[in-house]
Amino acid sequence: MTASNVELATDGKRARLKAANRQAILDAARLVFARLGYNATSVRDIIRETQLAAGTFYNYFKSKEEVFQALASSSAARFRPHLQTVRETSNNFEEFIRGAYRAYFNFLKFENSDAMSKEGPNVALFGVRADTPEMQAVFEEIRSDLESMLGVMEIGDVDVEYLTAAAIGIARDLGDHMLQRQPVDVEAAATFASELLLKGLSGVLVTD
Amino acid sequence: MTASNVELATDGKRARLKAANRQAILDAARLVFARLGYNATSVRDIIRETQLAAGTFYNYFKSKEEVFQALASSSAARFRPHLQTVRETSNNFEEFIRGAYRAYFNFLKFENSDAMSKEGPNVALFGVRADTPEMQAVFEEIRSDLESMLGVMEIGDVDVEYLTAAAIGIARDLGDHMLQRQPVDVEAAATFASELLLKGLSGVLVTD
DNA sequence: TAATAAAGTTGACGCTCCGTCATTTTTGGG
DNA sequence: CCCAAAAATGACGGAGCGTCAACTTTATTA
Repeated sequence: MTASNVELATDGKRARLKAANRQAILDAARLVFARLGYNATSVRDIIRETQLAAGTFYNYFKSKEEVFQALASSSAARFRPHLQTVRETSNNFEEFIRGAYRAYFNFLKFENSDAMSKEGPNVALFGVRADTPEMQAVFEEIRSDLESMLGVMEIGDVDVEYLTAAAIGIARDLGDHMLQRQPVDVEAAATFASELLLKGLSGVLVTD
Repeated sequence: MTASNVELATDGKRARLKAANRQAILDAARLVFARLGYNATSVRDIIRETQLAAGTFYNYFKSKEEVFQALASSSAARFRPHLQTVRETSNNFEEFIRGAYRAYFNFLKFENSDAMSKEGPNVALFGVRADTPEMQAVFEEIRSDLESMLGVMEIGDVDVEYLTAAAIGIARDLGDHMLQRQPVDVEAAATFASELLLKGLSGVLVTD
């Protein structure tokens, strides 16, 4: 009770089952969202896909909205390491942009080839308007990246928030169209987006 | 039949009432969507805001989804004339781009200052992912514009679909951020987007 | 180990919303 | 004025909602 409490409840059967149930709900939700689309899906549809009772759902999530946000957050969380790698291996602004777009489009292709394909546009990162905190964090992260990288270059002033918004807007819509082509050509999309943004940047620089 | 119709009856009481009811439902929907957000809104919430009975709703729309699409389509339909004007008064690609962005951001500002302000991002044209036919038509219209304008210039080859997607992506996300600033500066946003796209275009041109 | 506390699961309950449909009301032509 | 077509109405069965008291499983204590 005193010293040995260091262990806490790291792994009792309790915690393990809890994690398993939560994951079961998330998996079921992912499946059903893909099958029926977000709007047509009910909480009952989700739990019916598991072995759990209706009431149990609410021990884990407040609503289907919250499950969706959890899925979206998890998607964002999976993407962040990729972005981190790009950040670390980039020596200048151009490399960062190219790497980031390639990473995102790759991520998109991978995430959307899983088990699902309905629901139209990508369910991944930016596809469905989901403004979860995790997503805003990604926005801020990219904004910060652009800011520091542009600062180092000492070229001129830019409205970094607008630049970030534009960069993400391009990624979103270009991503949708990339996924609708056969075959999905990540490199082509990444190149297009990168060239557009890099050249375009010179247009939005405010030279003192 | 012909002569005695001197009354204010331009069109039969029947048709007039039908149009009025339809409009009442649309107005109520707009109001309630703004108040509660699309997902939280029920069909009952909408008709409760009118003088009509529950069943009457279904004489006009199949679901709240359909009302929303009608609103979105109407929004797109209202925007198209603006785009048309820009098209007619533009003498070159650059003027068209600048005019189109200015028109869109203006439209956005106007539509979002009406009676509502909740629901976060713009409910107007591209704000909520709504892929109604009317919206796809706008996409195609812009794509066609870009294609013909670029063709005339005979500069080089471009992936016009991707270019359109990028242009719209910029408009969407930049529009969201523009609306969140005080005061809303349409000119600044339009200039930013235009410069970015115009300069960026030189990056995505494929010179033979 | 047995007794007890804590945590978690369960499904039924009251409620609201859904979309339909038989009935009633309104409209327009003969 | 009457009748048929058009449209509005609200009640109905069905389904999903979120809650909760009862129950089952896991952890703690002695």
